[in-house]
Amino acid sequence: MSKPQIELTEAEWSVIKAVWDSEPCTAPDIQQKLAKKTGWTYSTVRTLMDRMVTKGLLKADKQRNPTLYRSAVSKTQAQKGELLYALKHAFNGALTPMVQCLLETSNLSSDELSELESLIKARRRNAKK
Amino acid sequence: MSKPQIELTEAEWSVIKAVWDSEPCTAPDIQQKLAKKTGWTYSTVRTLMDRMVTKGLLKADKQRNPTLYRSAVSKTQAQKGELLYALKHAFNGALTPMVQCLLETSNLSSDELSELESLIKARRRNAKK
DNA sequence: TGACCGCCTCTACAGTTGTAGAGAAAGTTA
DNA sequence: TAACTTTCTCTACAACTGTAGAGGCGGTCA
Repeated sequence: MSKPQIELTEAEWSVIKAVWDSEPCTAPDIQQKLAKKTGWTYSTVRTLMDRMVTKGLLKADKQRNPTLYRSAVSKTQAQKGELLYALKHAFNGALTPMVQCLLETSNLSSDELSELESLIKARRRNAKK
Repeated sequence: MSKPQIELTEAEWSVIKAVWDSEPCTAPDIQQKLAKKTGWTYSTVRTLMDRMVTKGLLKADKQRNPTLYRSAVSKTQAQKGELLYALKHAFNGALTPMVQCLLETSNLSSDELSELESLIKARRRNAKK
């Protein structure tokens, strides 16, 4: 059972990535980790995190002090959400054009192309079975 | 020279897709096309379109009445934008994991997998040259 | 026990997004 | 040209996002 549709804003992505990296964690932890990149104050981070709890993206244990946070959605779930969003809106759900665009957009080396080919092969094996 | 970073909201995607399908077009045109799906009134559509003009997503010729709209960004540009957004936020810019997730998320038939392989081959040829 | 520090809660506020009504203007038709 | 229809402009408003300050509470260290 996966959440119907996970969508994260830009700021939320920053936060949840930091959380995944070190859960369980506290708001001050995250604030510190992000300070360099974002310059956010404690208040900002805390507000974001609490809103994310409301949305079901994080869980908080307020019993303890410092409040302990952990993610409520897995990285994979969130990634899928983002991908499905793009797929649905930009490509009307058509996967092949999406991959095509991806290939054109990025400058993949020959090696990377080979890697993709292996992925496809692996996929085929899995599906067969 | 492409616009730095194109990002569209959900509503904007609906509008611009309709515009691409029938440019140049008028706001009433688009309203009608979207009515079924969205239930939006003329006002709503018009507001969206004018905001999109401000953002440089559409162009409007107000000389004429009905105002004529056309897209200011190509489908490809917009698709790239969406893809890059996902790539950057959800996958930290790493393409291979993104494709991997894509393969896992979607249920591709064997034929579709073959199609992807051809795409990669084609890509390799192009890159070589 | 007073001063300090870290963390908390609450409140705020501007900008963006989704959504639309009211009333004016322009074009059409009899 | 009066009446009607279509389109336009302006204004509004609630929800969500990004961002943060002010001031309170609970330990700790002298």
